Amino acid sequence: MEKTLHNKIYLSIASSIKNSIDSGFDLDVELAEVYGLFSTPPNDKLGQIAFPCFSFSKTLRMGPPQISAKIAEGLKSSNNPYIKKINPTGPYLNFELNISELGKNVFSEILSGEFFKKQLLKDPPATLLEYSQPNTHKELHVGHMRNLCLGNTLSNLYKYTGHNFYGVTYPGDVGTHVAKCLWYLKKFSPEMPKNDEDKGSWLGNLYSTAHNKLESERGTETEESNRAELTKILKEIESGQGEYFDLWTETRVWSLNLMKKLYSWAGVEFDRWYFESEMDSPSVDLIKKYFDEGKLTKDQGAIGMDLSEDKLGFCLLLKSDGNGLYATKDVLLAQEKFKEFDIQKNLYIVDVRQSLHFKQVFKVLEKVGFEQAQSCHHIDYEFVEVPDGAMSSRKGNIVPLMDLIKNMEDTITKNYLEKYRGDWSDEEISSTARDIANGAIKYGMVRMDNNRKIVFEMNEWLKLDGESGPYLQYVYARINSLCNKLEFEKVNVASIDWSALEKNQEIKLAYQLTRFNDIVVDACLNHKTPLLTSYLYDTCKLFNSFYAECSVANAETPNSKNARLALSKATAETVKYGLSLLGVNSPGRM
RNA sequence: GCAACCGUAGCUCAGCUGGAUAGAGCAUCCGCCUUCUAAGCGGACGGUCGGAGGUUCGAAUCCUCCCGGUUGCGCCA
Repeated sequence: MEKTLHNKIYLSIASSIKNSIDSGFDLDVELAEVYGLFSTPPNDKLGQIAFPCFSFSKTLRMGPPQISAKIAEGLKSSNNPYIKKINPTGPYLNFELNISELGKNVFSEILSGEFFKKQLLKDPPATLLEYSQPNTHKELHVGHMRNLCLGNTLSNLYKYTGHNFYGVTYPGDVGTHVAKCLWYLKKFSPEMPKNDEDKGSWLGNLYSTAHNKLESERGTETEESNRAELTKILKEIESGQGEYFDLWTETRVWSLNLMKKLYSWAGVEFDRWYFESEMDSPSVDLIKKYFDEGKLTKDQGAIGMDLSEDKLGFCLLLKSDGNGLYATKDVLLAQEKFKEFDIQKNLYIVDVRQSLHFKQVFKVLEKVGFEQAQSCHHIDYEFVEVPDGAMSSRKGNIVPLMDLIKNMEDTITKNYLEKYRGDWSDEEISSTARDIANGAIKYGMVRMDNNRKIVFEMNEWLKLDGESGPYLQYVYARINSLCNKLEFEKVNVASIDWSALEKNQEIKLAYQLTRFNDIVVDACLNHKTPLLTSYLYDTCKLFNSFYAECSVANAETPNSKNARLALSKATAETVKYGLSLLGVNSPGRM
């Protein structure tokens, strides 16, 4: 995927460097190559941008420090408006930026919003992302939240970077877990909650009870009849008639409503809901067809594909009883997606334990001749654990999603918002609590690298100081209040002399803001949300430092005051935009 | 047994497509609200980057081996 050269500062300085290289050396370099080399100096005394000269060393047969010095020499005549001072330091060329030019060209764009609408990629492929695959008739727990938050953020990143994008979900509404739940429901008729709203989580709880009940009866006389009953339930659901089918139809909706409630809380909307139940029998037919065509093999009564030459073992697709499996449905679903959507890329967010499964499915697709198999990719992530290991019904250590949300909102209200009671409306207090809880959870779920396991501890999550979503929201709220108080809307941005921004904190913050799009593109292309969260955190840290050191209201001159106010406003816009990519709102005050 | 991921400060993590003196948060300690929101700011303390080799002008980063942990590997999803 090719990036555009959207960063004005890099583009301008890269052009000057290229000119200097062209005239000073016998070397042919591409502008894009130069553009891509910029990095950051280790300390700000050297400047804001660094250009390393190592890569030219070999072909030029010259030491990097000599190259750096010579490029610097050639740059003197360039009169590049962005460059205030060039500091050749050993193998690096460091640049101090001219803040006036930054202000004129970049801050104005940030403040007008134009900055956030740039084309960042050349011809990005139309992409579909499947995420959030919870089971009906089971608990929604904090583990599902990680998938959802990751999926939501990546969705926003794909859209921001200009992809035609579709998000889909794939709930598991059939399978043994459903049968277990219905078995218990029918056999013991437990008391049902009165509100329809509560039935979803009640049902999930029931699954745990059912599961444990069945486990406890293993090895007893009833085991055989239980198994027969479960098989009967599954058959009825599949056949589309019978009392269990009716019960399934009724209860399934309770779970789906709970999911909808969660998605609404998260601000997530899907372009399509695929259900396992709709893939079930068609996928079996498809596999039978492949078998008839001689593409699959029969082994020990079961049908599948031998992938041992690809070191992927044997992919089982039809059990000896003729039923399909998880992989069976995925073989069909992948093709359905390409049929239904005009896409070039098909992505899945599923936890890392399914890595082999997806490798097998994609390989099977490839071998049956489905060419788009190479455009299917599994984005894996480590799952969420609790301190005593994986969450499981058996251990009874599942942390329900709604517990996290409720605890978070309550803690925030009690610790921070209660003091505004009376001053603010009750509605504002609760909506602010909701936004902040939302920010804390979403930020917490995507701030760590995908391949790092999260050990969930409620008390740790409820502490909201340091690097957290609310830290970022706080910066926005502060600036919002500042801009209201000092009437930012009356400032004529075009007339600001930005050179008034000369303190260290001001310059660092200003340069940081110009990097937003570079970070977002990298986060998207590499599926690395921590790049974005840590960028936003750094930005906010720089702002808080600036805020503590540089008074806006009492700036030395009216121009300096305006420049600082505009810098603050540009920070707020950047933070707000960044938070929105995480799916997080920025409350006006907190 | 085979495969994948993880091992960086007391704890939780950045940094990993090789590059300048390895960075944050939490915890601990010391400062800062009669001026823009203290959910904040400044400072101190804290590291043989799991171990050993190798490649390189240069390795936390790449390669090999070893140690420790997690996960997956045919009729669950």
